[in-house]
Amino acid sequence: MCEIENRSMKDTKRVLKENNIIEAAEKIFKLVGFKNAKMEDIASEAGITKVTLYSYFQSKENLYLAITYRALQSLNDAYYKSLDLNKGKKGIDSVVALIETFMTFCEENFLYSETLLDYFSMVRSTSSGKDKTKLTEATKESLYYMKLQDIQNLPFKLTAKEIERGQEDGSILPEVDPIFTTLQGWSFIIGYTKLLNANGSNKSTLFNVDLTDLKTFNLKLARALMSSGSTLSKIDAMSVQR
Amino acid sequence: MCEIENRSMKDTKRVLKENNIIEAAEKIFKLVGFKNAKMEDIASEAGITKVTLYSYFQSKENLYLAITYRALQSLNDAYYKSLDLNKGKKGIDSVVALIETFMTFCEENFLYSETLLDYFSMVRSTSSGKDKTKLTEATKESLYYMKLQDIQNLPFKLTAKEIERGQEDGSILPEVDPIFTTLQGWSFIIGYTKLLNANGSNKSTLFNVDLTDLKTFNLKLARALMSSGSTLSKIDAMSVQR
Amino acid sequence: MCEIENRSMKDTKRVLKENNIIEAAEKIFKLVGFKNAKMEDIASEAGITKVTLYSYFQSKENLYLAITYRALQSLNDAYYKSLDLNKGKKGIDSVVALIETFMTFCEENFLYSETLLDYFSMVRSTSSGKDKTKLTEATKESLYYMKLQDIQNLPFKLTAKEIERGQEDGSILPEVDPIFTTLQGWSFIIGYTKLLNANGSNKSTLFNVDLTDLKTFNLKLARALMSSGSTLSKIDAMSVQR
Amino acid sequence: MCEIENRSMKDTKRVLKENNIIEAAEKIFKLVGFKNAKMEDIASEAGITKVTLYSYFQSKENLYLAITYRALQSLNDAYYKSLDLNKGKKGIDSVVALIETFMTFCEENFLYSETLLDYFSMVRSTSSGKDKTKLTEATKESLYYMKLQDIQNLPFKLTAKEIERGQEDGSILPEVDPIFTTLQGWSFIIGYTKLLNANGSNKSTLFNVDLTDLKTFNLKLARALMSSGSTLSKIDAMSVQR
DNA sequence: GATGAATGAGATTTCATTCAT
DNA sequence: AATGAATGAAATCTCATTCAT
Repeated sequence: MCEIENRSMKDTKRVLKENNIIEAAEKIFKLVGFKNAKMEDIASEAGITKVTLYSYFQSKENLYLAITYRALQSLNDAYYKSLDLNKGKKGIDSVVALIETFMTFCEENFLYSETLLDYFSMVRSTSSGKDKTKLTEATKESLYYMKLQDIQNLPFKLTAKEIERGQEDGSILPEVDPIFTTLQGWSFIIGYTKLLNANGSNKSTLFNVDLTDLKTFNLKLARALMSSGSTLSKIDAMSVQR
Repeated sequence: MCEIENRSMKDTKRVLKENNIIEAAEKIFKLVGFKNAKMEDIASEAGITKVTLYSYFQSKENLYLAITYRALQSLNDAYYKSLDLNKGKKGIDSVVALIETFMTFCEENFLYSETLLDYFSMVRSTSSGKDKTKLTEATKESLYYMKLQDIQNLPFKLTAKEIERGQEDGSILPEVDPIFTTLQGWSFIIGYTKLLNANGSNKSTLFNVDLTDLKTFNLKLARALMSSGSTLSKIDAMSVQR
Repeated sequence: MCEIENRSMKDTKRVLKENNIIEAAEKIFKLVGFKNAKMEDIASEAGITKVTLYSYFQSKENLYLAITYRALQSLNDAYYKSLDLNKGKKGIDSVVALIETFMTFCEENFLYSETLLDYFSMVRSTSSGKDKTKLTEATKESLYYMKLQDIQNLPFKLTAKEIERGQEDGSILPEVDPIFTTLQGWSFIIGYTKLLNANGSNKSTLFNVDLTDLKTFNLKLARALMSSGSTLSKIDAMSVQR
Repeated sequence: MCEIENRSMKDTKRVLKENNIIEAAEKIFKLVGFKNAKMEDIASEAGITKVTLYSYFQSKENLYLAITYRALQSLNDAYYKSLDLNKGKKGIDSVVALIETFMTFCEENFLYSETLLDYFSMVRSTSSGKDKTKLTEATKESLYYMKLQDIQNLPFKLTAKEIERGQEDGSILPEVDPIFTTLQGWSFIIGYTKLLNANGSNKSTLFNVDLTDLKTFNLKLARALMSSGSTLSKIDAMSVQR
């Protein structure tokens, strides 16, 4: 009993410390970018030594993966919160809320959004046969990489499920393909985010266009594409249906 | 005269060699990614030594910029070709063709698409005050960086102009904002491309969804959003108009 | 009383554990050498943790000194046993027996012989002014270092005394200088031992020479050099006499 | 032709630089000992960077081996010089001179003598089947280790040959076994050297014994053991003959 | 006193980049 | 402009030793 308590206490401690380190790393990465960040600086920001840092994260890349995992977890949390907030509403509202959640998430967490995009660019090398070189063995064996693989499809699945709920409650057209539409939603999100990031981190206008408008537009578009009340749905029925 | 000929011959030679190097670099970058690529390997792939490589490109980043420049040039060429092909058609057709051109370009040139996205992510650091560390002075002063700045908005401008032509010939709604819509088009393109890249480099389906469908859908959507025949345009008029 | 018993019980326990550790250390040192031996491995060989190991021996060097002390004690024991065995015989016989004892000791205990040689190399740094760096203050203050200093000259003294006994009983030439001759004897022993060690640990021949012959030869030579019956003693009298 | 010259010039340069580094290392090792010597310090003593240092010597141990090789070369040089000096004299004189040469060499080069002794202690692990652990694979594959193996027996062989010459010119007893006697000579040398080193590096007396006397004595003894004029030779003939 | 985690010091490696010839 | 060697900065690793509990 005492044993178990002890163990869990230690685990908790380790997790706390890990979080502490990750936060320090996030701070530094945000400040100077991944490449310019020195492990030494991250360590001292976390109030530990380089060696201790290495005992928690086997490499700089690994630390980055840990942040990526956090980003994905954080996104998932936001998704669950959004789902909870909209469980009383129609499916369509919840789905649009999910998309907005993701967009807002990316707006508010530049590092996290970069991180996730990098991650999804990275896995591509793994799923395909070639390009083994882009992903080190070390990376593939890293705990966080495995953890990421376990949850990487979660937001995707949640969205697809919510689309199905919308179809059940009649707020989303039955001919809409949940998976296809989820992907399309992601494509909107990524496009918006990249545009946002391609812009300055603190600027909200690009070529005098207020990017908030772009967001609003995308959300409306998404709603229109799924919503049974929309006339667009009929027009584009053949693509959406598949 | 002899002087001049001599000079121009030397220039030609230099350009040839530069191209040779860039091709070698592209090969290596495609194979192992930017970070894992070693200058040594690029040099030996190009059949020269590291120092010679450096005499052509002052840094690894610079070399990457050179490729980026090539990518942008290549994209621009494709844009001009598309414009030429569609100069007899309505504006809306030409605009959709431009979007398709970009998408196809990204499909066919993974490295180039990454390169362009990176570039646009990079400039953001420059335009914003902070993050001086992410872009070196040296880079900012590099020839390719300046060249890029000169043409970076070209595809953007060409699209906006073509939208205007569409408005003149009546194929595109007058209330559509050319710049906003161009951005929105880019957002579609980027979203599609990233989804493509987040997938395996040689797989064309993600979660059993044929990504070509996504492309088709996006193109139709774009057309619908601008086209005067579409009812969607009315529904979403307020966002599109600005 | 209970206090005292308790204390002595604890002391006994401590001594037992210390021995246990030393044995583990000897095993590891024999296996991989001092430099490659890791405190971790020694600890786990002894069935304890590193920190416990450190509570017994303040440093790796200290542990080595403890082994050295054991080696010297062991050698001294062998000397006493030899003396006892030869107390009925002539001095010369006893002296030669002592030399043989040392040689056999080195043959049978490679680690101990290295240890003793290292120790005598080490003290030199202390006695001489420079090279403070080679011996830490901590080492110099260590218990085993002090213990070693107390007995380091014992085998030397015993030999010298036995030479004197030999001179008294007429078996050793009076003109022989006990101290000089003892040193000379050590030099024979060391030379023989190093030759032995420079060879493979389990090979007994070097360049087809049976090293046992070398031992026998050295012992005969030693006897001849001291023995009054030898004519050599006259020949080399001037050196031996001093 | 120019090629060849060029190559040899570069080789020469490299050798010069290597020597420069070795000298720096010797200086540092002499000053603070092997363990306390920092690669950084050695590099800066040699006027180069750590990385350059590593490009010459793959590890600290390797550098030590290089010094060892130098020591052995240096000893060999001294042997050849001694042989040359004594080529007009009798074999016995030359052999005794060789022994004296070695002793003097050790007296004058503490680091070198330690180095050689360490080396001969080290090889023992290699020649014997067990104890593979004491010698890293890296060490065994090192150039200097191989070079050392090529010349390690040279002084030994030269001595044995000179003993044979002595037997031919009648100055050394025919019943003396050259190899056995050479080994015996080495044992004298090592014993003397260790005694010297076990003493302070700058002290010449141990227990009030002038170590020079020990040297003189050993040399006389060696001469007596081989010389046909000596009566000892008869006495101990059986051992010497084998 | 025992345990697991942390520290400090230095060895070693990896590369982009630069120098000398 | 080409070559081989060198530099500098940081990543990574190894271990003896120490701390906190």
